[in-house]
Order: sequence, then C-alpha cells, then structure tokens
Amino acid sequence: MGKVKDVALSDLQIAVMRVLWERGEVSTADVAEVLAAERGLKHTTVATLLTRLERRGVVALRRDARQLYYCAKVSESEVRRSMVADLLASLFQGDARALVSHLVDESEIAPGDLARLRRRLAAGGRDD
Amino acid sequence: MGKVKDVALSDLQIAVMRVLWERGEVSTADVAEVLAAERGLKHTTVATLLTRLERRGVVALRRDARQLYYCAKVSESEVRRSMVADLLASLFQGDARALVSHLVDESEIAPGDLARLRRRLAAGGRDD
DNA sequence: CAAGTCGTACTACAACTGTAGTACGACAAC
DNA sequence: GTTGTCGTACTACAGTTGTAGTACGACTTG
Repeated sequence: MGKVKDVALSDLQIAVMRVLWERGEVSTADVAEVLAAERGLKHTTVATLLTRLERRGVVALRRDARQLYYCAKVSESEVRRSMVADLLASLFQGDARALVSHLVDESEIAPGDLARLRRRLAAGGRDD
Repeated sequence: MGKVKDVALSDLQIAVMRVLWERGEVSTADVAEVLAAERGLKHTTVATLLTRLERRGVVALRRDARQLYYCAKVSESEVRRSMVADLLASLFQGDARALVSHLVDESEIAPGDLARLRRRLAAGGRDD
C-alpha cells in the first residue's frame, strides 16, 4: 500500500525541521541555538518541540552520552508534496493551474521571468 | 495602516467558508446541510464552527427572526493570498518560482497544457 | 393553550500547539 | 568529594480545533 505520508506541519515545526534538513543530524542545542536566534525561543521550548516531532514520527532520535541528536525522517520534498497537495485540495479545488494563475496574478511570482508565462498559460489554454 | 489580513484557516474552516463563498448569505441550516453531506457533521457542530468563525471576524452574522445568517467577510482570494504566502514563506523560502517548479516536478500540474511551461521556465531562466 | 419541533447558546472534552518552568541526573572543576 | 553546570524529562497552561450533547426559547400544530 502507498507509503505516501501525509505530513502537515505548522510554521514553527517547519522551522525546526529546516534546521535538520539543512544540517543533517543535530543536537537539541544546535536547533535551540538557531531557533533562539530566529525567534527567541528558549532551549526547553525547542526540546519540547523536538520531543513532540519525534513522538509524531517525523524525526529520528539518537542518544549519545546524555545528549540527544535528531534527524529528519521526512524530507522537505515530502512535506512540500503533502502540504501543497492539501492547499490545492482545500483552496484550489485541486487545480494546480489555478494556483499558478494565482501566483502570477498576485505577483508573488517574479514579474520578470514569469510574466511571459501568464501569456503562455492564457494563450496555451486548457487542453486536458 | 495595511488592511492586509492574515487569514489562515483549517481545511474544515475552508469547507465552511466555501459554502459562504459560493452561495453568499446562508443560514446555519444551509451550511449544515452541505457539511453533513460532505463530511457527516452534525448541525450543532456546524453551528459551533460558524460561531467561532464569527468570533474570529471572518464571517458576518445577521439574525432574522430566530435564525442566523452568515456571510463571508474575507474573500476566497484573500485567504488564498494569505495562505499561499504563508506556505511560500515557510516551505519555499518565499520563492514562488520554486513552488511552480514543485508543481511541475510533482506533476500536480496537468502534463498536457503545462509541460511546455517547464521548458519555458528552464529555458527562460531567471532574470530578476 | 399544550406539546412537539427547530434553532441557537452554552458546555464539554480530547488533541495539538506555543511557550516555558522545574526537577533531576551526570559530568566538570575544585 | 562537594558544587556548579548542562541537558533532558516531566509538568503546566492557555488557546485553537474537531466534534457534539444538552438546555432553552420560539414557532407550529392540534
């Protein structure tokens, strides 16, 4: 059966995961340092977040001496897949083209390299 | 000051909003009927959801006789803007092009009309 | 008018989230 | 060996979400 995980994470949880994604296996202190700098979170707060993520099965835990080391068990790609799919389903009726249109229309997409794209989309039309 | 609202809604909340977006001002019963069909929710559950959305200020309430009528105070566009921006910020480092690439790569975007787009993107390159 | 019906308001409750304090065990420094 | 120090584990607590039950008031139907 499909091992396609459905991983929806909060903004904060993603921030934690990002540290793991970028640096591989890291100690609580490492993550805490980053999150303290980025968001002023306390060490214990970060420890709690990591514990919960571990309980959820999205990160793996290894203990060495008395320190804990974590690493991601789900990739950023998997989370992206999952969360983009969720967003598409709930807000765009599953129509990815609508999302692209949105990005273009809202100028969240750089006008320079992608403005032409809109014309392509508009002109190319729907042929599915 | 910027009236740019940050509206993040859950899947279920969006489902409720969708009814309002599609049908304008509707009674609790109307929404309940849809949500009961779609998700098997009880009338009281839907009433609770609407009450909370009203408390949050995303829907407006009007009472006529003993019935309550709700209508959206935030448009689907606003929610899309807000939530896509959140997703971009948290998972795509704010790079909308990365999201488009993701959509293309993950084939969440119809291959037919948008496959060409990838070539455009790849070839067109980044010129911002 | 009495009784059922319908709809809202209020209450409930478990899970998850954000945020952190406190306690406790281990290791380092004297 | 006693004393900090550091790190983890556990506890806490308020707010949000999903889900619904119950109570109560109003309107309908005899």
